[in-house]
Amino acid sequence: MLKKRRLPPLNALKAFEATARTGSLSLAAEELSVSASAVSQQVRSLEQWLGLSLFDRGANFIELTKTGTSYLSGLTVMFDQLDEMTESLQSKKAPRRLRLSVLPSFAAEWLGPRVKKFRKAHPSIQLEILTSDRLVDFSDGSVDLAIRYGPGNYKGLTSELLMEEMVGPACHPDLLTEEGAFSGITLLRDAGGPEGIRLCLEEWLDDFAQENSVDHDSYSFSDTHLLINAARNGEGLMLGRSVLIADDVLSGRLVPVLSKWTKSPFSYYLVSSAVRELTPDGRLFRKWLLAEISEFENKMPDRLRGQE
Amino acid sequence: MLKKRRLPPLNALKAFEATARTGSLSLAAEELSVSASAVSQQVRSLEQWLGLSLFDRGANFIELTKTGTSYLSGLTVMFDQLDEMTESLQSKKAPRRLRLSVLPSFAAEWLGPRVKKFRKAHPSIQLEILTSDRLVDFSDGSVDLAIRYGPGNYKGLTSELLMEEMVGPACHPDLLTEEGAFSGITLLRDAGGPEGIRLCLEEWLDDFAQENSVDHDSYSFSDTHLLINAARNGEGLMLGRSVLIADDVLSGRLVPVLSKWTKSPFSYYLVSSAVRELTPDGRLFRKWLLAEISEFENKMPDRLRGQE
DNA sequence: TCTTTAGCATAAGAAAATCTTATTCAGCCT
DNA sequence: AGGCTGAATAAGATTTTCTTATGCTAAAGA
Repeated sequence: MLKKRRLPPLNALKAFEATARTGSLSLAAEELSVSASAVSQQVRSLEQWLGLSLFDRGANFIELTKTGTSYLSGLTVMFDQLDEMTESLQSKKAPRRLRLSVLPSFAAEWLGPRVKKFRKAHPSIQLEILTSDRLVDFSDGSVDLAIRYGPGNYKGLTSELLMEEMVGPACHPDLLTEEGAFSGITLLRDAGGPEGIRLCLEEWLDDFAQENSVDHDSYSFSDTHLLINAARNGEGLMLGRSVLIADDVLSGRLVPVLSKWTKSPFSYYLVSSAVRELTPDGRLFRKWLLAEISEFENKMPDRLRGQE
Repeated sequence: MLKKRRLPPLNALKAFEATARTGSLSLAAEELSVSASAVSQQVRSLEQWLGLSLFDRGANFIELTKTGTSYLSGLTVMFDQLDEMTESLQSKKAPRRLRLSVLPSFAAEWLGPRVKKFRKAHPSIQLEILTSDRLVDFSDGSVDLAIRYGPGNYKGLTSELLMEEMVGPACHPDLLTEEGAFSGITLLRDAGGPEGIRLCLEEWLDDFAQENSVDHDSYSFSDTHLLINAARNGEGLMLGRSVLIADDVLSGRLVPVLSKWTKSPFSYYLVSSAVRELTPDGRLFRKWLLAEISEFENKMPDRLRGQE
């Protein structure tokens, strides 16, 4: 071998190029979607590695030095080339599409807020989330994976338990001021979702109302998302489902009423076709999902936890 | 703005390029001086990001796919360009040289094993370590920094306390089998180092020998490194200095004899010229050194610690 | 002039990416 | 067979990178 290359830290280069091109740390930070501080540190580390000043610094602004300017011109070309190369590589291959079928409530309350991390980690996968109340047909291959809430007996399909769930009464903290006094409260009912599940769950709410002599003044919502929103706004007592409201409980927007939380007869399952094997991207998503769930369960509020 | 670039993970690219060029993970690993496993993971992550196979994998070897080959050719050119660009930037500037003057014992026992980390982090700094028993002259600018062991009164120089030190008897664990029985043991004496310091430290050893009626059979070593080596080999009882033997104590090669460890009247100082300001690289080294020392003191064995 | 705002630097701690170690496996060679 | 080599993978440690919080200065606006 002739001469070993000694390359500067590549991520610092990226930060420098963006900064130099835009002329400001904050713009570069936006472009790279990180904090300005991160960019500043990267640029500094590059200067330190090189032992050269790439920028002249004012209190309030930065300006390329001569050295910096000459470096920039080369780098911009280089990164453009790389982008082009990579893109042409990508364009030759079939686009990666991954279709998920998910219940609307789960999509809105749990998956939605988390899935952007997956998108960011795998930007070239075109992820489509289809919401539906009923289990879709896997036979035509229009869906790769589904997440379902139910008893788990899916015939002719591969299913894998994702999470169990606790259910029980929950409401806005303001409604809890007088301990145990639910006399004037409104019951928020879920009129949506699959029939069997809905009836079973609402039973709990009736039982609870009866045992605590709660007024039977009640609202019904056709959509679980609307129901949860109403509860968030303090409009009444809902049947909380631990998976859907955990984030609200953590941030204090909702409080689980202590008594009567029990394990739901239903759980979340990851479902896929038993005949067609999962695509590589499908496996990727599954892996990500399991990791995400494990993290979620770790920071789940204790009161919403099954007593393990 | 027209179109945002979407660049693959750059470090993964580096790993891929090296692997593809050398044709093997292990060679690439060597070139990049990381483990083969690390390279393997990086390459995989790139393939995953792209959604393409870059290599065909056998049990025992890997081989570029067509796609991989075409990517490689572009990347190699790119990295070569970058190397060239960077080098031409560097070549225009004065070479960075940093000269340290250090005591031979400290250089061998403490600084030597650690300084490679600094070299790796700042490969473009040409670090020269000069060992000498006496404090060098800073006036001619031939040395940027010195590390000294002494009472700290350096006239006309900037000095900064680095570490204090404990001294006391130490020896190989095998010599300690019979508790407190040092009757037949040999004293290992340090005949090297600056006069004043040596005499003062050896006093401790004499006191210890007297109080424990140790035989006065003794060896003298002209070099502290030889002395410590002799102690490591179980040839006798030495006057241990916490900074120099901490690593040996941690790994069990040497054991501090419990009694009589006291704070040395001497400490380690970082010394530099009072008139000439430190170069940027000098400051860099100082910062690294302080961090390294702080880490060192944290994992220092308790028995060698000053009772703080 | 005094206040407010925008942009950057820096420290400290949190989070994430990366690396190492240990283990397994498959082919190849003896 | 048994030993070797190169690679994949899991788990955990380490290092890098990022965020948040804070301080500072210059310029803009009242």
